[in-house]
Amino acid sequence: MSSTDSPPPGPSPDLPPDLSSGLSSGLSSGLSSLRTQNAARVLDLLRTAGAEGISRLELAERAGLTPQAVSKITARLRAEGLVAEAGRRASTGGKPRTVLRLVPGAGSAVGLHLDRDALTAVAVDLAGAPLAERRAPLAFAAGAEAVVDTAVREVSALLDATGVMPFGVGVALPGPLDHATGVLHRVTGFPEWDGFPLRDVLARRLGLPVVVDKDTNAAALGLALAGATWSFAYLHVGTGLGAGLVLGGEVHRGARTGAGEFGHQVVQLDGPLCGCGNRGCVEALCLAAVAAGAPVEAARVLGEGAANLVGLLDVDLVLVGGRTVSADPELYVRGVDAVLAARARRVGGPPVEVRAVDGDRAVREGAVWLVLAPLFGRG
Amino acid sequence: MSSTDSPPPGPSPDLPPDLSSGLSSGLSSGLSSLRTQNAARVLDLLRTAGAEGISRLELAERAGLTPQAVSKITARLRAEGLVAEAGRRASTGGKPRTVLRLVPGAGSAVGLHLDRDALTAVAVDLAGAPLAERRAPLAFAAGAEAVVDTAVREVSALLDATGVMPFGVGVALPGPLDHATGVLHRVTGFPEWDGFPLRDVLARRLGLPVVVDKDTNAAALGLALAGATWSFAYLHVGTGLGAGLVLGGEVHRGARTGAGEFGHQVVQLDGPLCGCGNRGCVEALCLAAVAAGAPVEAARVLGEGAANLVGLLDVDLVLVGGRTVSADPELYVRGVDAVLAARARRVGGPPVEVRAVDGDRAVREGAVWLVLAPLFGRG
DNA sequence: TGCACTTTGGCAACACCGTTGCCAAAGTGG
DNA sequence: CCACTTTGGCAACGGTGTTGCCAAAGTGCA
Repeated sequence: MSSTDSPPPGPSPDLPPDLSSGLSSGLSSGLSSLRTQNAARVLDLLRTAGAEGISRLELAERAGLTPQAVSKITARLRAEGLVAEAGRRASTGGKPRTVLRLVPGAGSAVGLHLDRDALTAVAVDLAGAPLAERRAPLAFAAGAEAVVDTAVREVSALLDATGVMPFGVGVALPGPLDHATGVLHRVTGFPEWDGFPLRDVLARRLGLPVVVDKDTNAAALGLALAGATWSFAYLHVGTGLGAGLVLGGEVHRGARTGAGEFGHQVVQLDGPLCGCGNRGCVEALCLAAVAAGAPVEAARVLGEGAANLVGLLDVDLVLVGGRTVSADPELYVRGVDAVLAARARRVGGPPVEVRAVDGDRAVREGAVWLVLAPLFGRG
Repeated sequence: MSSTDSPPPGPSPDLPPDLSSGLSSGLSSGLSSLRTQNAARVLDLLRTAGAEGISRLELAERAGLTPQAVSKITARLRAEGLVAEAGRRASTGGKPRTVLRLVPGAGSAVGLHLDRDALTAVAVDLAGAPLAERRAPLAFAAGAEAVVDTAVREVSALLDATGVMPFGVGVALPGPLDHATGVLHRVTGFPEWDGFPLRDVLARRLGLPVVVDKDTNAAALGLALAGATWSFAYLHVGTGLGAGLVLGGEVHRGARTGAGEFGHQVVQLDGPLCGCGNRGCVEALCLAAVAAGAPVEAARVLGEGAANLVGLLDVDLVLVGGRTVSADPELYVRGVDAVLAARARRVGGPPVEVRAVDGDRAVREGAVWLVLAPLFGRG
């Protein structure tokens, strides 16, 4: 199933996966070896193996294919230059296994994190390893054109510096937007952004395919591909409070790609007014506690919201991050964990793991996977 | 993606879909024509078309296949007896289209709804149309063996009456359970059920494949296959309050198949104590309002919970049902809709549709799809 | 009535992918 | 040095969807 819940899956599932599902056209040319899902799966296993590499037989076992199929697939991938042989394992009484490795230099992508006050652009290779990075101040309030100008300038400078021709640019930014069309919605406090077709404008200005998504989704995607787990939620506590959901290994964006509105979950009926117009939102209560210097209470409120989410979706793992969490990660992990553990004891069943992550880094590095993930069948 | 979030998808996605994913083995024999996903998709389109039937060219268009592929697939399905020709369309200037139709009598399944005080067993044909039905009183408190005895007796009587040999038995029942293993968890108030391997016990006693699931999931599955939408939530308000989630066309059961715990979502921090040990659960507040004769307040609380869910998951549609809702469906639809509409106005974007459904009927008829859905690639 | 035209759908050949059978290559150990 | 193990490529095969071609079955105008 595609990551966005598109109504009728037009082409049959076993037709060649179309790379244009999330990107503009013009990318699939020259990468014909990714035609089948199995090739993408093998490539993903090679990515996961990293610099250590992985043998054909291990690939076969993990992909559920015969060794001969893997030989054929990897032969095509080697012909494309995406994969290379890299030494041998020690023998176990017979011919030693040849180790295969993803060729990181075979491709690259750019990740762009647009935050309210700063821009970060990073160029990475096919394995996601950073090649170069640039930061610049940004003013959302200055309007769309100014932000686009800055973004184009920084990305161009980055590409000039690295000399690579990336597959595309993944853009992560806060606030509601339509992932499928790349159009922004009402960003709270910045009404002039409503309806701005960021994806198409950037794509035209840069001459590259562009994918935009919420920062929380980008972070969740990156964490999923870094191997977090099959099913988890990433809670981002920054200037706002949002969630990125990974369900069944894929980012869940919902019918209108608006999923993840965790912060405006009501946990206090008729509670204090929130900026969104609701009363008793998790975000209002949590951030008010932070502002009042009561982080323990903030963590408890966050935990109650997380417990609601865990009960509803039954995820394996809850990750917390963002500027607020970074101030005292242990405190938030303990606070959320306490609420989840208490509920798990009552409901029965194993407790859900809670961990803190560097939120800004997750967003920054996650943005590039908006472009690269489809190559590995994780689009 | 499979409906349960199983960690690493062992076999490759384009291997023949294994019917045993949800059922015991022994079912796939004799149905070799369902090997590929495309055949299952074509069969599902034929099912959706119902008695009116559908032409090969329409199938090709909707399945994203060439007409010739559909000809081959339907030829195999006709050879298996699952599909038959059924008349012709009016000509549009050439050879008239031959209409194909699912043969309902080509198979059957049994749905079993175990409620706290009553049992309903229904036998249906391949299209889901009821063939026969039986009801019997039931006492969960009498223990597992007595309930199993009753279930076996009723299902046997049903099969004797209809004379069919069903593919299997789908069992829907309240309370937490493990869908993957078919083992019950702590049913609130009935501790002796904890750990009871209902699926395997029933399968052995009946000599048939058995699938068990929560009543809310069964209802959601049935509603999804009846064409509700691609992404919706079914909220069941009965003796408890639970949800069945359909995300991207598939029932979301979560990592440990425990998803859908909607009722014990906290919406009133430090609120009144709930039977689960939490404070301020939607279920406690909602049902207390019902008991106090304040259904408007109950609907508002339900709506707040639904709004939290919609924000988090971005579903298209919210369906409400169950005994409490049946008492005054319009009131609950209006109440939930009011809360969702208010939030949609603030957030922007189109409002979410709210509808009432006959909950008991949805569960009863949904149970059979636990068995039949895999045949149509919707497992 | 007859013939040109349109539309449907089957047959045959083909391309693609993964599988099975077989065997060469490259090690270890007695 | 030889038997044995393990890896992995080559060739043939089976299954599936596609393309090219053509027969079947209608409509509509002369």
